[in-house]
Order: sequence, then C-alpha cells, then structure tokens
Amino acid sequence: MAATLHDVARVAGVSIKTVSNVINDYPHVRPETKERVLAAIAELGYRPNLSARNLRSGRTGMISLIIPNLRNPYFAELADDVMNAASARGLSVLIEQVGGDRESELSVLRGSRRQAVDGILYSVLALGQEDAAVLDEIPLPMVLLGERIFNSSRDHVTMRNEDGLRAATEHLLAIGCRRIIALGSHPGEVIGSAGLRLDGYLQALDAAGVPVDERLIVHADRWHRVDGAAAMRSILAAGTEFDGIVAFNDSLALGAMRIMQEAGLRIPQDVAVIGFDDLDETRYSVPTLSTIEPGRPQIAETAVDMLLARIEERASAESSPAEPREVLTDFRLVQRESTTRAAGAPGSSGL
Amino acid sequence: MAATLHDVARVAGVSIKTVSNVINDYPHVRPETKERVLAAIAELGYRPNLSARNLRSGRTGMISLIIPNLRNPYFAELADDVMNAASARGLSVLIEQVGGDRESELSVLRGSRRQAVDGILYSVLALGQEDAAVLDEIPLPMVLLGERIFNSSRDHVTMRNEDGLRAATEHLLAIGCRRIIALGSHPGEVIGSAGLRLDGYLQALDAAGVPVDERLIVHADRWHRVDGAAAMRSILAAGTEFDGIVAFNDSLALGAMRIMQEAGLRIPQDVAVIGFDDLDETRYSVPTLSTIEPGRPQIAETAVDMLLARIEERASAESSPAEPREVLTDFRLVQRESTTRAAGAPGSSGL
DNA sequence: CTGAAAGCGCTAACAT
DNA sequence: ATGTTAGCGCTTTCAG
Repeated sequence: MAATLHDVARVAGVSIKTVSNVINDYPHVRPETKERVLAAIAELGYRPNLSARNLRSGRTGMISLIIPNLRNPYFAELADDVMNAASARGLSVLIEQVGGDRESELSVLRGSRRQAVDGILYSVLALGQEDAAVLDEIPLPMVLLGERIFNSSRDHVTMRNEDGLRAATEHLLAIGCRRIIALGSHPGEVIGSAGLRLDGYLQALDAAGVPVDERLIVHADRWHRVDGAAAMRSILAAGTEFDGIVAFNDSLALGAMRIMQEAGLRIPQDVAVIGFDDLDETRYSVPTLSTIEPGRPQIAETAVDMLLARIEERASAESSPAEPREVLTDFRLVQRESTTRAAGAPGSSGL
Repeated sequence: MAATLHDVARVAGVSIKTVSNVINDYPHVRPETKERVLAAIAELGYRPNLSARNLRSGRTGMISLIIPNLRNPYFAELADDVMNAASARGLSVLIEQVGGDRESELSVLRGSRRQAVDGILYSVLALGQEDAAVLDEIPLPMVLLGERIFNSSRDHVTMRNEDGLRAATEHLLAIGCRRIIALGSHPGEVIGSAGLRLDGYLQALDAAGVPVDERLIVHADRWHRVDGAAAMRSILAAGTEFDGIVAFNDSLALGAMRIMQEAGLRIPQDVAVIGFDDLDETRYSVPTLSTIEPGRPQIAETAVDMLLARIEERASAESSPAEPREVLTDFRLVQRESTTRAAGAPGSSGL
C-alpha cells in the first residue's frame, strides 16, 4: 500500500497538519521541521492521493477538451496548443472525442466524466444556435470555441473568419486572379465558419468590383481532404473556368490541389490557391500552401485563461458571475508557394 | 451545490445504501424501490461524485497515455485508436505529452498525475534499455509500446519492424529496383525502430543477392517530414544514384518525395517509394504512398486489454503477478501509386 | 431487502 | 509553529 500523510507524519515525528503544510508550501513551518518532513517523504516515496485531495478541495486540476477527432490535424494541433497552455497553468487536459452528431455531443457534454473535471473547453461542431440554452444547463464552467454558437451565456473564443477570408480573397485578387473559387460553402448557413467565411469572400469581391459568379461558390459539406478532392473533380468535370481558389480550410485546399495536379494544372501559374488554418502540413505540401494563420495558440491560451477565471470565480462563491466575454483572435496571412507567381508574370488564365 | 447520495435518499425515502445499490446495479433491490430511487435521481439531476468514488474504491477509471507529441500524425492516430479501445472498455484516457528528452520522460513517468490514473500506456521514445530498471520502480500497472525497451518486467506491445521493412524492401526489389535507399537509419542503434528496420532492409537485400552499398543507407536522427526533406537534399547533392527508397516511416517518405519532385524526379517511374505506418495522409499525397500498415488499432486494443488485466490483477491482490507478456502485431503491405509502375514498363533508371 | 455506521486520505478551521 | 479534529461523498461490512 502507498504511504499516506499519517505514515509521513509518524516517520517525521510531527502531525499530519505539519506535513500538509509542507506539501502545500504554507509559510510558518520551521526550516528544520520542514527538512525532517521532506526527508520522511523521500524515504517513504510518498505522493499525495489526488482523489482524496480532490474530494476535499472540490477541484481536480483537470479540464476536458471536447473535440471531434484527433485525426483531424486541425484539432490535433489545437489539442497540443491547449495542453501546453494548460500545463503552464498547472492543469491537466482530458481529451474527449465526440462523434460529430448532435446526440453524441450532447451526451458527452452531460456525460459521466463531468464530475471529474473542473471545467470544459468545448469546440462546438454539431450543436447550433438553437442549442444555446442546453449549454446553460451544464453545471460546470465552460468556454466555447468555434463559430457555431453566439450569444450564449458562456465565454466564447473565436477567430476572425470574415476578415481572414476577406484578406485571403484580396490576396488572390492582388496577384491577378479574377475567377476565384470559394471552396467549402454550406448553402443556407449564416453563422458557422462556412457562412462567415463565404461572407468574407463576397465582401472582397464586392470591394474590388468583381462580379460574383454562383458557379464559383462550391459546396462541401465536410472539410476533409477527400472532400476537397471530390469537389475539385466535379468542378473540372463541369468545365468551369477559374484561376484561383480560396479554400475554407487547408485540408480542402490540399485535396483540391492533388486533383488539379493530376489534371495537369500548375499551381500557382495556372491556379493560385490559399487555405485557412495554417496546419503544420502546409509548410511541406507540394507546392507549399499559402494560408490564414488564425491565431490558434492565442485561442488556446485565451480559452484556458478564461476557463480558469470561471473556475476560480465559482470557487470563491462570489456574488453574481461576470458577464460572458467574447474574444476574437488576431489572424495573419502567410504567403507560400501556392500564391507566389514570378514577378512580372501574371496568371496565365488571361482573364 | 450538486446533489449527493443523501439528498437522493431523502427524496426517495430510503437509505443511502439503497441508493448506492441502485446506482451500482446490485441485485436484491425491489423493483418499486428502484423505481422510486431512479425518479429521485432524475428529479435532482444527481451524478455520483467521482472523486469520492475514486477515493473509496481506489480506482479512477482513467489511464494515461504517454506520447511525445500529438502534432506528429502517427501519435495522433495512435491516441485516437487508444481512446476508442479505452472507451469501449469504460475507461477515459489522459494524454500526457513528453518533451522527447530523457529527463522529461522520467519526470512524467514519476510525475504528479500518477495518482490520478489506474495505469499507464507508455510509448517509449527517449528512454532506452539501460532504463528498464527505472520502469520497475513505478508503482503502477504499465504497458510499454514501441521498440526501445525489451525484457523489462512490463508487458510490451510492439510491431514487426524487421519483417515489415523486409517486406517493403522485397516489394521494391520485385518491381525492379536495385539501388534502394534505406532512409532513416540511426548509426550504431541495434534495438529501437531504426536498428530493427535497417535489419529488415539488409535481410531483404541479402536474400535477393543485391550487394549493400553504404552510401544508400541514409541517416536521419528524427523522423519528421522536414528530416526526410533535408536528407533527400544531401542525397541529391552527393549525386548518389538510386531508383527506390524504403523510408523508415511515412513522414520521412513524404518529405523526401517533395524534394525529389522539386528536382524533377518522377515517382514511381524514376524512383519508387515506400514508407511505414500507414498514416491517413498516405492516401492523399501526390502520389499516394505505398506503406506498411503496422497494425495500430490492434496495438491499441491489445495494449488496453493488457493494462486492464494488470489493473484487475492488482485489485484482486492475488498471489504473484503473471509473467510479463510480449505481443507482436500483424502488419500488411499496402501498395499505392508510389510503387505502382505501369505493367511492362520497368524503372527508367536502367540499372 | 434495507439501514446504520465506519472510514478511504486529505484540507482547513480551530485550538494550543 | 504545530496539533486536533471534522468532514468531503462514496462504498461496504455488518445488522437487522
């Protein structure tokens, strides 16, 4: 059996309170006593029992991160960022994957592990605005990530979807593209990443006086590589002319690039491509992919900080909780090969 | 404050023992009593406090998975597989990332979260055979993954490194390659993935009577995409001739392919390439990458099962623990475009 | 079939 | 500066 506080106290010849004081770095412990306690701890290989500590203190030092799937590089990178931010603040992260359907998200939110964490970082995917009320019922501090739900009573960290996509589109316009495909739209969606990003695209065209061609707005329900590839196949089959692509995320862009290359299109000479997310992979694809870096580390840090603040607010049982906050992170356009045309050599599409 | 057992008992008009019986699905509860208790639980929105349960039962229902980094797709996919296996068995997974250096691995192993989990799945990276003894000191059930440590007192799940790489090399030989680069060696390493995989390569050449050329054994300390790219740059700079590459993992292969394509080499016509790991990405690269599928889901399931067995063995406090087991998973060669040459058209290198 | 009560290991208020 | 002690919410003998 593992050593307990009492064992340490006995070996050190003090009371458990003193041992507890030493462990928790309380002041008012005579150096020599501390010494003796530390020696006893080392001798016994004592480690505090976290279950007991949690039970007593009402805190676990763990937060859960609810995401769709780690195989999706965006979420793997987000998870890494969150774990780094959390561990810098002394927290552990319990990652919970959800199936992507509404039921599974709800059941995880309400789920059994709830009692094992101090708070939840929830990257909303399947729920929508109409579920905002459901979130209020979860009796745990929570911070929302993503763009599916606004105006709930929860803190929310999100990226500048419209601005980012507008900048991406402007970048393509600036290097000479005129027939730019928007890849990844969700017809009818207004809020949500797809709706917001489409808006940014339209704003950019509008500002440049370039007419909108509905055939250039390409639908893609899911945003994985395979979806980008499939979409590009139908675009080519339809014979639509285009000289640039703003993909609503990097995976779509990478999938589309693969199909274009098979079809003999040169990137960026024939078609310039830009994505969104700044996945690690965009630095290594052929060609390397220009993209919008949406401030993911900042999202992670901000979200963890906000959650921690909520947890502490709750612990100190103060009057009324602070108003929900909404934070938008800074984005940055990263230009790589897929949009870098040789100087003085405009796109070859001749439009 | 959240409802407790006592609250439920009061509302249902029974004792806490009865409530506990209902929750834990014990027999011997009269149906109508059970009904009443269930109603009270629903009414109060009662959820058992896991810290208390853990404290009492000595189990947490969590295992930790220690891996280097989620941004590495191999480990992201492994983590996904492990989480699926664990959740099918009612366990949660706490992912802990380690820096990759020896000290950081040791400190996580001994680390503070130790008391919060029932067991550890440890994907060994920085420790080596000489640390086998250290592992015995960790007073927690543990299963090792990977090929850095053999013959410790711990259960161990590993893949068929030699056989897999031998099969990969034989595949290249079969399609006509004669000057095959082995990419990713660690000079001097005997056990460890690099040592074992190099062995498989040498075995295949030997069996085919193809002489070993030291210049074709290319070193790469780390196995990320960028390392594969860097290695390929020096190979090209050195002017070494080659017509095939067996990379010791997929990332190396993908990195090398990028550089070859920039240099105008065609894959598979000029150079055939095969990797190892079967990352999701290999299905979408240009060209798609042939690879060895090392049985990762099987690794995950087996490892979780073994760990669970150890946890239960410990709980039942039986005589002596079972002998450590060593499991090798089945691999499979997956042929994709990077090694598929048109029938009747052998490699163009002319060797 | 159900109730009473002990105690898991820890923290923190209170006492000295 | 250190000791005493009462629970945190649950599981689990042991009685009824």
